[in-house]
Amino acid sequence: MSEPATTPEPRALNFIEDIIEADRVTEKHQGRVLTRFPPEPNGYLHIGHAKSICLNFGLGIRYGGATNLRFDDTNPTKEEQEYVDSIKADVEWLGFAWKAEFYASDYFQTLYDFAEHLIQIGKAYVCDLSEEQIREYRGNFFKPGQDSPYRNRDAAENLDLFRRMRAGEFPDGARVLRAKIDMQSGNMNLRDPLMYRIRRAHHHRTGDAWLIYPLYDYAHGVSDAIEGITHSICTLEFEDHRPLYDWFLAQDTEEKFFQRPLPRQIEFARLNLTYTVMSKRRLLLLVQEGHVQGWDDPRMSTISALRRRGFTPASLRNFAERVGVAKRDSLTDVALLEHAIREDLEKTAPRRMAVLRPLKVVITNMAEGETHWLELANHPDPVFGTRKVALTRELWIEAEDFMDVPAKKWFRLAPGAEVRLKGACLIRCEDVIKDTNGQVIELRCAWDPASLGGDAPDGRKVKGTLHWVSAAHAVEGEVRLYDRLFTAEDPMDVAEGGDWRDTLNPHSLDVLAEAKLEAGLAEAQPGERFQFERLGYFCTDQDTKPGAPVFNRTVALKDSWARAEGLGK
RNA sequence: UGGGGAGUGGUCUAAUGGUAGGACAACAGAUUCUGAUUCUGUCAGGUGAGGGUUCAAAUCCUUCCUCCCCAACCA
Repeated sequence: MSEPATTPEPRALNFIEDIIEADRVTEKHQGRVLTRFPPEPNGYLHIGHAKSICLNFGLGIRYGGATNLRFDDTNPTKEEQEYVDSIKADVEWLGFAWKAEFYASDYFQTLYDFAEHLIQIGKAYVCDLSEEQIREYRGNFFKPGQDSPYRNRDAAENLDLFRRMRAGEFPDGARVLRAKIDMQSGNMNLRDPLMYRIRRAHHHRTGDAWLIYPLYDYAHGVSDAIEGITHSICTLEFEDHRPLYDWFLAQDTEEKFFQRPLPRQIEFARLNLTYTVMSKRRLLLLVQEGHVQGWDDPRMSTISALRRRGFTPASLRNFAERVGVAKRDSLTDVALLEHAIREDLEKTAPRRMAVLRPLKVVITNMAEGETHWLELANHPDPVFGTRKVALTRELWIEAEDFMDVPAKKWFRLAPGAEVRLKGACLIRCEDVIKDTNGQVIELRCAWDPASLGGDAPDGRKVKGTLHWVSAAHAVEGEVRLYDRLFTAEDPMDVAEGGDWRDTLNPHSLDVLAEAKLEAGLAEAQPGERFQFERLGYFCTDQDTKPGAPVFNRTVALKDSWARAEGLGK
């Protein structure tokens, strides 16, 4: 686990905390708070899950309680151990420790026993209708359902049939177990919902022990109740499942199956972020259709992608804290996420110099072979120490730091202009070398030796400071710049006949294969984070090889010059 | 023609009958060997609309409008 999450800063309580505090006043749970994070292991977690993780574990921490990690593995055809492993890694990386690791499949026997109990008290029955017939009998929003012809089988027959379902006497799909509630209900979830289906599938944990598997609505609440969860937090779309959640638990008429008080389901609005999509299904399509290179492609909104991109657990936790928790649908500006990571990395990332698009500078009044070793600060905060960087006659600077015909208020390099090389000296541009196409290929500059390591003795000031790398010492590396994956704020909000993939940003990845990096960066380890001076925050990618470093840009620095320029000011 | 939710500056979120506050974004200035950071200031909502109750309404009542979710043997 990375840095563990701690009790958050004081702030106004959200509505879930209000509920918990009210429960504490009435001593409903004797002060106990136990939440759970219940992922289905059928895909990778994304930043929306991160919000839910921070919420659930955060409540446990805040109220001196705990949180269980429970895999909702009731559908063996979709679930895999690979996902279990990645989910655990993600939760740990975010800085949270679960009290216990459970699986819905741990409760298959109890779930089965409770189902028999429901049959015995006349609240569940085996239905022989086909899948299609069940749908027809269910009606729709405007048409009430009609009772299944099998609805009034007696308990003994139901029990016999259910046991034979379990024993494998019927083919897949032949029969289901249904709760007997109300086929007329306006809430479709209450029209005799399915509890069990027959499915001969290999389960990632129970193997071939079971031929029948419970469905979510039945398994989830029961699992919560078995564990003694106090507050069961989920997203808004489960709001009209709540009556069903409560109904199942209320069937423990003799209070033999669950401890009291029963858990309470509370729903909050899921996270949406501008310029991205947030569903496992669409994320999977992005991977399958090759729009990105994998689940952890740094452009993705998965936790593994954000990690690879260079986000820190603390920044994600702070982000989750700031977006808040409420019940209204919202679309959070990705700028808030970017703020959270800049805020963290500004304080923690060592500074380095890297030139992404190199332009050669020759210091004409410096001898060949002349080398000045400079002591550069690793960070504005002196506790980060210093490092040695070489200054020589031939340098690389950022191509965009030179303008042949300078714009208004331009205070970087231009013909005749003087600028500071960060941590080194002042140089003045004396000559501009161009190729036959008129492209600037080299700058001839003169340095002021008296300014070495500081200011010019005559006190003259320069406005511009550039980052630079000694050509003789630079290592070459690959730098991957990422932009938003979609060009639309809400990719789902497409015009009639359009598709969310229409708004994919064709320029979301820009690979700079010949960046010039200061020598020390050759030893950067995967996962190490830096600020490249004046450019942004970067994280060493796992593709890094000895002598061939690869960096991902986590986020650019704020750039008021680029902004002003873009606005034509 | 059903059921369940939600509407507060551009975005997210607070206020629990008593001055509509915070964060992000934006804008301006100061500082700065990162056009970063930091600091200061500004901007901007009368709370979806109408009606009502009240000394007082985002909060209570009422009518209406808009948006989201639900008709998988998915979760």
